[in-house]
Amino acid sequence: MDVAIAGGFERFYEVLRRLTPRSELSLTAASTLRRLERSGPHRLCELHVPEGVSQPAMTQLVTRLEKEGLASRGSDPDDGRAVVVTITEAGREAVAKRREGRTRALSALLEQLPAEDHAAIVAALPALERLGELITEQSI
Amino acid sequence: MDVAIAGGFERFYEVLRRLTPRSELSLTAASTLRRLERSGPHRLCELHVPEGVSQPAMTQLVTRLEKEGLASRGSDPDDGRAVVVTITEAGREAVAKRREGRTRALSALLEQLPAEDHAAIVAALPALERLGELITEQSI
DNA sequence: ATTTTTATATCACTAGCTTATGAACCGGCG
DNA sequence: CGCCGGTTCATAAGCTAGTGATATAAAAAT
Repeated sequence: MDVAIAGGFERFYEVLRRLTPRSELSLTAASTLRRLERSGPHRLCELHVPEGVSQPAMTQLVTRLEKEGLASRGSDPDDGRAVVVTITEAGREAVAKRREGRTRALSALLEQLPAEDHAAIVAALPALERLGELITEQSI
Repeated sequence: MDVAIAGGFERFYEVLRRLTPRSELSLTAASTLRRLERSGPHRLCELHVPEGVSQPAMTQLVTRLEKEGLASRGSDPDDGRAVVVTITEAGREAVAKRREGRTRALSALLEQLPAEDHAAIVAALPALERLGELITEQSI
């Protein structure tokens, strides 16, 4: 049974990939910004593991985000080594804009879907959300 | 409403990204192999548009796949320009292996989910599948 | 006071994409 | 037939975002 789910998810993953505007933000950049938006400022070392990239990659990503004004580096008064990354207002806007683009594309598709399919997807959303929480906890 | 769906999908997309073993195959490579497995040999020009990459990128990808023995280049007897790409047995195995890895990871998560969530996801699968078909048609 | 560990940055390198361009092949038309 | 515009694929050069190895500096441990 789980094989069927995995297969379905696989197809679906491609759908989402296609649905995502190939805009400015890379996958990791977008994901990191969303994390910063969702759960506030983080130290660099708290970001690279859950985002699934190496520490140097996160350093570089933060540098890019900072250069583009989407995030800012701060320091922890209690730990001179730490770098605390915070999302900026422009960063929030970028996330919102990206979400809008995806929503628009998705809406156009959902319209063409039978009402019962639409309903089935809506019904599954909370479950998908909880699935998301599960995986987020475990990989931190 | 669609905003909620898009938001849920966004989270879900990250889940899938995390669930995918960062193994040998790139996203496009895996997606292309699956397409070749699903709907048989294709010309190069029939691949790069639906996969959302430039034609040179597809040429390079096919070269890599060929070098790794996962796909093979053939020619169309009726059109000397065309290159016909076919998945090899090794390619099918690579796809299967990747799917297994994802299934294992997903199963471990699904186990921890309440039964009704599990059921809701299963119930939404056909709808997700049709959504996938929709987008595949439209971007060809 | 050393030593070890932790947090971040830097370096050199690679994969996989892009645009621009080139080369081979097709179909049609004088 | 022979040329010509349009396809199809390949090549070249350059960019982005990743990697592992390693350096540096602060904190923690001995």
